[in-house]
Amino acid sequence: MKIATYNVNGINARLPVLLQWLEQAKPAVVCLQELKAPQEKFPLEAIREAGYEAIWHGQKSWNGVAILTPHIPAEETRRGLAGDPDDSQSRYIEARVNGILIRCLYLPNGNPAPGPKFDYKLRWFERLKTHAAQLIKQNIPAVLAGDFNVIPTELDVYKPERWLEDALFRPETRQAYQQLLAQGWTDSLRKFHPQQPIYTFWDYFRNAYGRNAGLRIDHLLVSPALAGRLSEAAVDHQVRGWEKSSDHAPTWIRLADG
DNA sequence: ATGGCCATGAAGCATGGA
Repeated sequence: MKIATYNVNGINARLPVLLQWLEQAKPAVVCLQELKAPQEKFPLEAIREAGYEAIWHGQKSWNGVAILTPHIPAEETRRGLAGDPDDSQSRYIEARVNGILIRCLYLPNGNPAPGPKFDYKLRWFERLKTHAAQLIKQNIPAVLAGDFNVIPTELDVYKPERWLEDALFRPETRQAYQQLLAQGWTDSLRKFHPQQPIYTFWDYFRNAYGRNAGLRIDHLLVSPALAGRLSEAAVDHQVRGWEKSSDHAPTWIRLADG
């Protein structure tokens, strides 16, 4: 069972690339972030023609998340991250697929830091940790998949010294991520590739992809109940080189049958 | 050290992204 996450940076602008990748990769679950489309502008018909169904939470201009599954829509269990009823940003959707809880998330960027946007990021992170801890406690098979906007370590950025003050790499951000992992979550990419630089994002400037000047910020964390089933984890980095691509690449894991 | 690019919304350019 292949579970993927992909920050599309505009689902309508990205539709040809997304459909091409779906056809090649054939994932069983896809978490999408940054739809950048209101609820009614989600391109459901095109996605259906590609053999997928979707649940999604749109928003005008920014944010927006979705979960795609072949043939049958995922069984939605929640939309909107718990812990703040005043948070109106579409950054979280959750569903149960084949007995696995899929949490699709788009953590706030947080720049400029320090400042109110960084405060929002850290608060959002706290809510996520609280919510995630409940799954660990109950030993629920779950995957946290999405754009975390976290560079976990120096291995995950082409030039760490340039990112020290950035909201993606600041100590508070890295610490929050480590605290999340300490609950028992497995960072899937690092389980299989503990030492090599791996990136999931390359900005549009200065030929960043051509120079491999990237960041690893899209993550798939699996709960202890699933860790033993992890069989593969990778980034479809070639997609970043396609015409009209997102600045992120699809990232995925494979789970053995449970 | 800086700016470079891309998408959206709206009809210029401002804003957000990371």
